Amino acid sequence: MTETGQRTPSRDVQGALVDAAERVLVRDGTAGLTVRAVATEAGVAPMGVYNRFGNKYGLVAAVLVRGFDALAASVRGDDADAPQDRLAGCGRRYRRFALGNREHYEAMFGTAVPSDARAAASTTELDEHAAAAFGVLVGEVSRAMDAGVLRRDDPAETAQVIWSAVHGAVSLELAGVTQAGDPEASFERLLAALLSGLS
Amino acid sequence: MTETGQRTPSRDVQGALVDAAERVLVRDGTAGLTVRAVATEAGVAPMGVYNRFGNKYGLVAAVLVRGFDALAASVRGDDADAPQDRLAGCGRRYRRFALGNREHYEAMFGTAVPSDARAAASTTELDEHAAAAFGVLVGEVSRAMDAGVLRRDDPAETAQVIWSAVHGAVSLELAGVTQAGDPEASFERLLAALLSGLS
DNA sequence: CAGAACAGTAGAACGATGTTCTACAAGCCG
DNA sequence: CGGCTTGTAGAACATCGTTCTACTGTTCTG
Repeated sequence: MTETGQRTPSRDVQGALVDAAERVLVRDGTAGLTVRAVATEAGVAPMGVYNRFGNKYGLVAAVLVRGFDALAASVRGDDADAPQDRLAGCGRRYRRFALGNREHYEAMFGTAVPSDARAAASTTELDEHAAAAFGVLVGEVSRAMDAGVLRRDDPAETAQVIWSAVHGAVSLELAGVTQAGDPEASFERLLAALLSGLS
Repeated sequence: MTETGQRTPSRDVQGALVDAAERVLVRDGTAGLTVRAVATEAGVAPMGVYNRFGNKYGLVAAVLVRGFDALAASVRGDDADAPQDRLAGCGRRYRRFALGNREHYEAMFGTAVPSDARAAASTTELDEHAAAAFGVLVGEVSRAMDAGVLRRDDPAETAQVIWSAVHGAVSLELAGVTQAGDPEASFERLLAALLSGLS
């Protein structure tokens, strides 16, 4: 349904819904992400969500796929960084992504999306994109090991350790429950201590 | 309202509601924590929630206060631990608390409780109990510094770093999105690396 | 003790939400 | 072209947080 009340071509419905869902998420947060809000934003009938995605979470998962792709891009190292600072740079960009896309981040890792809905949905694609984003970090860790910045160890295990830490700092910051006076400084302390302990 | 349809004495309503809310939270999770469910569980009229707590979140906050008290108790160090292992023991007990009280943990730090409701509610008591729990960790960090296990630094800043890390690991584990094959081993790696970097 | 105020009870009602259903019709595909 | 899929509009349902109404029991105060 376009502005003039016409029927949206079938091939456009899915994309219109995902685009609209992203806009609604950014504007109104996870709480505002309702089927009716998205359908209205997309100029599409609400039933389109169920026809194309199965249920609300199917639509949300499509948005999350985009979120993980953007996260992967943000975590990727910057060739302009010195080798010993490249991995820390990745961590900083991770935080920047989260702070600049808080609603996305919340939807990706928070509990606003119920875990039962998450588990019930067919999320093969989502898992693949999440794993791909993690894979970028693993690549960066490998590279840091090759450069002698981190000691030799299982890159995936080390990447998980780093991810846990930065995710924790960012999550507390986004939730507004951190006890750090200066969250950025605290994040830098965390990075420094952890990378030191992994080197 | 007791089983016999009698009126609950005014002085008992508040406690009955908080007790019931905890039971419902543990049994059905944050998604099941509805005003009607709690009122039914407590054998009290739903309006009691609004009379005594202002709104749903006021009731939830009372439950969270208990959660933070329990967390504080679990984080407290164990005198039986060797000095160099005492702080790591705190971290392990933190994880154990979270895994054993996942619904509480989710309500305390997750996004299932909307942040706008969180901010709008009068949460002085809740903030005090959250800060007290953090204070226990600060005390343990201070103690580790005195024992030479960690290097000298601002105890609160160091505690925040540690909290971020362990919170991150636990959150990803609870959300089922960790990429670690063995979450416990991953947690131990994180502890070891971080404490090493802080020593 | 009596009266006022508070709040406990039951139930209704409202707007919002996810979801399902109905009827009609437009678009797609073989 | 005909059959199938699905887009549209709208209704309906159960559930949820919240507010409201009317009645009444309890508590507090003078």
